[in-house]
Amino acid sequence: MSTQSLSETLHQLMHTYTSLLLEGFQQEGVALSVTNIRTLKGVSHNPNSTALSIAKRMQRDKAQITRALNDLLAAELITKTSNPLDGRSQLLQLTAKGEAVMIKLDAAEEWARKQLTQDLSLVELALFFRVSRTMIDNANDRNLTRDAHNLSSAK
Amino acid sequence: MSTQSLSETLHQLMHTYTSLLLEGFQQEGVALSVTNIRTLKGVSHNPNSTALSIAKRMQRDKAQITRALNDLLAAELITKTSNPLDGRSQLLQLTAKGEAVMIKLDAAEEWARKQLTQDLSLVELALFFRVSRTMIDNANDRNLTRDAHNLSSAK
DNA sequence: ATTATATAGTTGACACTATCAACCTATTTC
DNA sequence: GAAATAGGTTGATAGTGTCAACTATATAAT
Repeated sequence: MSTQSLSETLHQLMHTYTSLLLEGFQQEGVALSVTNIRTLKGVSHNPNSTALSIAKRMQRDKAQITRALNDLLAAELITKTSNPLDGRSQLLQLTAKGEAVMIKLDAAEEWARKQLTQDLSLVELALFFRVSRTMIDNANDRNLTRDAHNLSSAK
Repeated sequence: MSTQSLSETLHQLMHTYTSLLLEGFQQEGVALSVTNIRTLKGVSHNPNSTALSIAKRMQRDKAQITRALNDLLAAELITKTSNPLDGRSQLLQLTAKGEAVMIKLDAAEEWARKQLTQDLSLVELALFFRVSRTMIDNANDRNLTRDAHNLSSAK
């Protein structure tokens, strides 16, 4: 239980957090999977979002987004309206029901956050976020430069 | 891309790290899933480990452990020998092949870690680990007290 | 000793997550 | 207008996580 690798730490943290999050959703009476919820949040936070814009922003597979959007559509949490600027894509928007669910989601996430961070200072938390973002950005930059290299060498 | 919730941060960090880890495994020529590798590490790090001891230590479902162990057994990375102290359980040990794979795994993890943490100081990293562990422990303590409560109220 | 209960492990079933390739259609580009 | 590209959908498949039922041993109670 004492010294552990980055790998184990991250896995455990994720496992722990996901459980808490699901527990929070249940408390709020929201019956959606974590990915569907992430997708809903994506729609909510971005005006004029399309399937692809969400996929890119969240760095997720567009196939996954399509399926999540279908679920959200079936649950009447979002609407698709044809994009006047591009006949291939549809603009996504929350319904009133979707907005209502978002409020519950925020509450659930906030609750989960509190459970985890209760005895941490703001400074510690801020640093945690900063380090996390740095790691994510490190990996992303790596991909960017690698892609650029592949592109140029594929010419 | 700027301000993000704990949820998004953790999801992205995990996604990023898992990709890196898999890339590292590929580089080392190890063709195992992440869970199987975690399980292998569990066997490696604990002398006289059994399926259940691993499940408990890693807080994972014992069904999942059983299946992972079967894969590791099929790949000849571990052996099961009947436990002289308990006829229901078997003691797990790495084979020579398993030991060899562990070395590659360590290299892959170390490589992935470097990719992520290249420009972070030791102090930052240490704090990141400490905060992570605190969060995990917070959630675990919560479960403990809740279980205790359920037990007593179920009397 | 016999029965009851708990434990170690296995199996089946299922939901969720992620990735890839193929495909269709609309838009650009030339 | 043909070719290439981009938005989106679908199918297939691998991996992950959880629960319940089941077996066989082991321990406890009587």
